[in-house]
Amino acid sequence: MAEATARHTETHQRILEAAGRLFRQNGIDGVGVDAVMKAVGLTHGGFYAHFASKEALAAEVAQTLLEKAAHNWDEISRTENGDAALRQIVLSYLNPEKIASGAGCPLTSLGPDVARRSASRSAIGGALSGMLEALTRLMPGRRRERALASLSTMVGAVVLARLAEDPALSRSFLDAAAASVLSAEE
Amino acid sequence: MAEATARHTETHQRILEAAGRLFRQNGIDGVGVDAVMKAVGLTHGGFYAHFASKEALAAEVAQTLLEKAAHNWDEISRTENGDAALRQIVLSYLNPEKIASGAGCPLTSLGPDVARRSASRSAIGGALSGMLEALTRLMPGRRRERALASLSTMVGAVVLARLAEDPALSRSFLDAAAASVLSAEE
DNA sequence: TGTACATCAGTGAACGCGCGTTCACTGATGTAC
DNA sequence: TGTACATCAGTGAACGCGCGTTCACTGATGTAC
Repeated sequence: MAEATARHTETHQRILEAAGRLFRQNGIDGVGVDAVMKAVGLTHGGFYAHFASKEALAAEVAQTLLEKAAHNWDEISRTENGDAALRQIVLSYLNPEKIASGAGCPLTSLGPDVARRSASRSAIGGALSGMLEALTRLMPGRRRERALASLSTMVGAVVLARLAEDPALSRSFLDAAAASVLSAEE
Repeated sequence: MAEATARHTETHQRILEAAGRLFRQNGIDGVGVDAVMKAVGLTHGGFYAHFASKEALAAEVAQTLLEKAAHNWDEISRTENGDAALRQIVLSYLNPEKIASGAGCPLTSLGPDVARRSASRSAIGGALSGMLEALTRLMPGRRRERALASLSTMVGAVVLARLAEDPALSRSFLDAAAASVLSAEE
């Protein structure tokens, strides 16, 4: 059973990863259970051995992705010195290639979607707080208000960068956001 | 025909308004043509006398809503004096009741959705530029970079306010964003 | 070491349902004479 | 002013399709003796 469980867990993870990629690219409603399982190399029937429903998958995907981000920020905020850590977080978050690849922060690709799904919304609460704590630690004077505003700026910039058809305008949003968040290191 | 056309146009507008409300509340994929027409008090079959497809409706809704916002900002930026105008725009944008009612800026409720639909994305280009121009006019030194960052902050704050389950945290995002955008009036 | 059995991840056909779209039709409104 | 006709917004049944979910089954893996 140890082997069986290990395999089950591994498939569960692969489903989460595939769904994380596809959901961010095409939206939760834009991807069927069928497509997720096909991406994993399995048939759709087996899905329900791993998740109770598509809603449950969406919630777990949102939670997993955001917790990974929170954990990442937390690590960076502890290992690097303050200014370098903030720089690294902000520039990685606003990296144009990362955004184009669909690997960016789920808040920017799934935010409104997750906000409408109560299960998903509840699931990300802890990770959202974690991201804010890590950010606060890096702000001048550790001011939480600045962390709230900075996260807002970063999330909004990525949303807007994806909306702008003109690549130059798209870049402008990202550059302006990075400058805004990083500039006020008094 | 004058009468008939007038009626046709009026129904068209009512469909746009109903869809604008419903799409922002439940997402574009979360609302069927059936539900939109029912909200208008008509049956779904008549929809195609007004729009070529649901995609076309989505694009026109996004465009109309955003153009309304752009026009509104433009007017405010011309009639009020600079600081008062910016205050009015920002506080209205970040107003908690407005956001909860689903009447908020479509960028925050439909952003990622619109970004994935090329017709919708193209349709909002002009209005997005218009909003940026109005904002730039109100920024200290008319710095466009500040307008880009400010719009990012406002959009992100509303997205995050909707994601936060805790009402206090939700308010914190809005307050911090308002303070951030309005503070730097050098 | 080998055989019989149990477990369980994954298969694939089937289901009901809701969606976007089509279309023949209705009935109210406006026009022509 | 009244009658016959044309126009066209809206109706509602019907369609095909894809989706989320279920379920009886398969076949590979691990265990018991």
